[in-house]
Amino acid sequence: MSYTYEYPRPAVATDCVVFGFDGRELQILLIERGNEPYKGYWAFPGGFMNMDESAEQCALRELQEETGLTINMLKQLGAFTDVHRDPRGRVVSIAFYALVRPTEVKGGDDASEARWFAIDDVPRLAFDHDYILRKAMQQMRKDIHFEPIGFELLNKSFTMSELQRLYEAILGVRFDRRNFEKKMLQTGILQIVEDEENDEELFEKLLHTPAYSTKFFGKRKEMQTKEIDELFGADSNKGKTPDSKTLFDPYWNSKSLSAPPAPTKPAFNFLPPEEFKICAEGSVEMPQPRKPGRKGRKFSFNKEKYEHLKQDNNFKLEF
Amino acid sequence: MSYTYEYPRPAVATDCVVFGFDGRELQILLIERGNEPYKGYWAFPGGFMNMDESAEQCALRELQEETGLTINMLKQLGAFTDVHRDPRGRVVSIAFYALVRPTEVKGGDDASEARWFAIDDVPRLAFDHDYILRKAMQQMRKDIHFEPIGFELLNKSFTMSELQRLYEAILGVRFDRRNFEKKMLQTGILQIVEDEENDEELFEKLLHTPAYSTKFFGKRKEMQTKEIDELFGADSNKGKTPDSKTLFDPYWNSKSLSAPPAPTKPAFNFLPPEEFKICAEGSVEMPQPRKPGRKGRKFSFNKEKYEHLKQDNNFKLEF
DNA sequence: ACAAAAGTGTTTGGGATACACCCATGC
DNA sequence: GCATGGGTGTATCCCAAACACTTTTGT
Repeated sequence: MSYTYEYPRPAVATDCVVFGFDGRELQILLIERGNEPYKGYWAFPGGFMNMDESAEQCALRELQEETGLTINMLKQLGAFTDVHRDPRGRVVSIAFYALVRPTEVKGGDDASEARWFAIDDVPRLAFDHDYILRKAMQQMRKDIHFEPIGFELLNKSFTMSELQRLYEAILGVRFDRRNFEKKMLQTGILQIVEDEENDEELFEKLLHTPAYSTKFFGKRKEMQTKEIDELFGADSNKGKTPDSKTLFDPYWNSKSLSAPPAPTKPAFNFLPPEEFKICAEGSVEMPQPRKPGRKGRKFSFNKEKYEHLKQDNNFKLEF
Repeated sequence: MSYTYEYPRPAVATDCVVFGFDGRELQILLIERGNEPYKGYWAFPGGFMNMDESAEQCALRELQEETGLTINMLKQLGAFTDVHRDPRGRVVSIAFYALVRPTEVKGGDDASEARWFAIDDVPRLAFDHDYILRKAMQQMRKDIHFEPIGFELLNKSFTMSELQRLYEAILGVRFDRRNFEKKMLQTGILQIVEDEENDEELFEKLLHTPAYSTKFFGKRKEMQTKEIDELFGADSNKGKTPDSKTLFDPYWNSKSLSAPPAPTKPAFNFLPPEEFKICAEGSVEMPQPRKPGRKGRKFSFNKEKYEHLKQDNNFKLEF
């Protein structure tokens, strides 16, 4: 079977930079290439796009095929189109990044192996993936100023320290504990989790799961997704594939472009509007810090409140 | 002549959202489509990518062909990949945006006509270009917080009012004149320009100008003659077509990813690094405000200073 | 002369920053 | 008990924001 066109066409592929956070440091998900070119090199999961799927759907499918990972949040980095970026010929790659809680992954399909690498310990990558990774880091660091993307990586409830470690890992800086908490609470998107009992119960259960025994979830494989679903509710992660069907619905009209409608008063502190898929919910408890310490209050991300603030261009989180 | 592949491939095209600023309001450049589909509709300039060019080069070429406009700055918006976005079949579009000073444009090639539209008076567009325009506005408003992109739209020297009108047009807000000037000058990326004087005269004059006695220009007294030379050195780096050849040069190493190297002190006010092509140049006089008024001091964009600040992650411009 | 725009500085309030002590927990 | 980390409050400083009169220029 072959396909013929009047003009030459590049192949179109996707690549997916998946960031994970284990409570201590930032990680990325790589696969070891099983085929030429770059056989034996590590690379981002990804592959060629089918004709009946959007780039987003392609990225999610390939991720599933090559690593067994199912996620529901993606952000596009852009297209990488250098003429010589792939030795096989002209290949245009559309790259995405995602933030997830690290779980067990396994190689499959094109990938002979798949595993998490600490961000400080990334090997030399195939193709132009070094460059793509750099772009992904830049983009994520930029996005985090405007969007509460970090909550993708945490459980429904988390301590302020966990949240702080996450921000420090992403931005590569250190914050003062008290000031960080103040700033976070001032945004208004956090709720205190009152239900101590439920939380304790959850904690107890998790303490006895194998997942807690290793640093990098190495033994997570013993804990099947099914079990987790049983524990915490099966619909937490259900097939929320980003649907590009709505892409060019005419929900835009020219009036909304000139918004906000010129205020008469000077208006500093304006923040631009933004769209970002926030898909809450997960099921795997995050590793606790290894050192003993006082047990912290738990917080949760108030999505409704955030949506409301965003609507009014009133959300701001500057570091 | 035809081209045959083992698997089906989408066509890859580019679209270019060109913003212009005439001193009063923001405009965009559109072409009237001369062929089906969407014949007679207005759309962004763009077209199909050749096999020996990057997407950037394609966008620039198509822009030249369809509107006669030659620019040297582009920023990628991303790939638009909805399966049904083009009635001709599967077409992936890589969109860019650009900021230019509006000049005469003419239709050509596929375009039966090309002209500027005020941003508040944009007609219904072909394909998913309404959606792309919305994304471009969002992106530009976001970018302007981190990059001095606006200077692309102004002449080499400009008054503070012109700059302010530009920012107000892009962000859709109004600023207080004095606070805007203060904030802009504090960034350190602006220089004072005075056209008619030669260097020595200028230096003498500047030292005795009332402006120099004030808080913000006080340090200028230390200004070296050399700096003033640079000020008039009309550094036009022309013809800098974005070159994607350098794309995956191995200038990245894993160490730079974990940067900045964990400071011991808390570091608020961190801004992420960013890359953006700043290409100065220009000869088209900008329309002056219609109303009579006092003649304003002129400023120019100090590119070297900006690059330096950017290198240290020290540039910040928040509105 | 008048209208429109440009030049100039001060005050104030709020938020970012820096900072220290006590308490809870696990070992 | 001791090491580790959680919980809490305050003083300071700097910058964003609000604000008004004078000067220049074109008509």
